[in-house]
Amino acid sequence: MALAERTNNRARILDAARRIVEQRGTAHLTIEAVAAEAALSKGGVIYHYGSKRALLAALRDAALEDLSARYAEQPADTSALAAWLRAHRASTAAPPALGAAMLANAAEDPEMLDPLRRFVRARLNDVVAEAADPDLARLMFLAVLGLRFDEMFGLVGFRSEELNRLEARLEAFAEALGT
Amino acid sequence: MALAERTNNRARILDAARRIVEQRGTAHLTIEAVAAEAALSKGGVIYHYGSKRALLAALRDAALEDLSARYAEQPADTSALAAWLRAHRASTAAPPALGAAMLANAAEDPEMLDPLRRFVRARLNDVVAEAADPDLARLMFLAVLGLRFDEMFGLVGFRSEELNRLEARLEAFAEALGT
DNA sequence: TTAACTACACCGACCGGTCAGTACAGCCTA
DNA sequence: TAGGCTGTACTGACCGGTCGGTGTAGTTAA
Repeated sequence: MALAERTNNRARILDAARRIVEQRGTAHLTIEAVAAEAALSKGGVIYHYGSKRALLAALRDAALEDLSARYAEQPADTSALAAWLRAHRASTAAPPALGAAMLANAAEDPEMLDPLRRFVRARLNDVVAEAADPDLARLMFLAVLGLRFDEMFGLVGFRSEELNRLEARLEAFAEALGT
Repeated sequence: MALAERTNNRARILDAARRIVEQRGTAHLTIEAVAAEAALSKGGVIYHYGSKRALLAALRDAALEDLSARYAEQPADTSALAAWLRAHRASTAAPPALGAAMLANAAEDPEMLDPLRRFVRARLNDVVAEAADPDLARLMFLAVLGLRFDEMFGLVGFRSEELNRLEARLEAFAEALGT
């Protein structure tokens, strides 16, 4: 194997782990399964990440960085609430199944969510800071969160037409909240 | 052991399982741990519930029935949105830690959530049906859901003062939505 | 006596992590 | 420039431990 390919194995492992979580669920995310999916051995996975917990943390960080990047790349005149909504819509590296898996894992290892907590709190601060009606802003922020969670666990399972309407409504609130 | 005590063992097992989930997390919810907590043997637990999956389902059903009862016991003139909000606030048999644990388990066994899905959809229908502005009603419904999820995973972690304000605001929306 | 219930030993599967060893590229030195 | 050395990137066998579930014998209340 050429050096370039070998050096990419760290990323390959992360991709493999993502694929397994999305397609088969958290319980199937074993080190051996990741190794098989990334076409190397169990030892190879451990060599790169040290432990399963560290692998999960890397998975989390990648998803969070993607979400963070989507948030940051919104035009400067976008309101924080609209950016928060659009970041969720645009983030592909943090798909619902992965989010659900991270949350599931966090039920047993709560501090795993600390980076997410920091991110969410920072975004809420952004939203509240620019709102004339802070509590209404909080409720809309929570509605976006609710939408995301609903998507993760398929509770209501809105049709895309309903979803579009709700998102448009949230955008309208985002515009009105500043004044 | 007297019959009365023995016959109650089914309920005792469920209580024990709840205690373990709330205090130690899902990963510690093993059949042996439940047996120890309920002061009987592993065989006894299996005798009563047949499998761990069935035990989890029973746990889910008890929590859902409690939530459903809280919803139903709201005064007849309560709006559906207010009832939805108050049911969550009042439900003690479905505490955040248990909810998080059920969700975590559902990441691996999605159909486990089917009864919850049915309940949530029915409640959303109630809320939408009596609203003059259905999409706003949906957003508020989602905000309540977001609040609940936030509580489960401790993301924002609102202070009780903030929480009270947000809930009061939701109640106000509930009253206004009908007209 | 029978049916409900319980205790306990045990099985098989699985899983995270360890570890000795392999392959190979690049570097230094005599 | 050949030979030795080192660091990186693995491999795969293995271990310790856990857990769900089974089989069975015993106990007790009705």
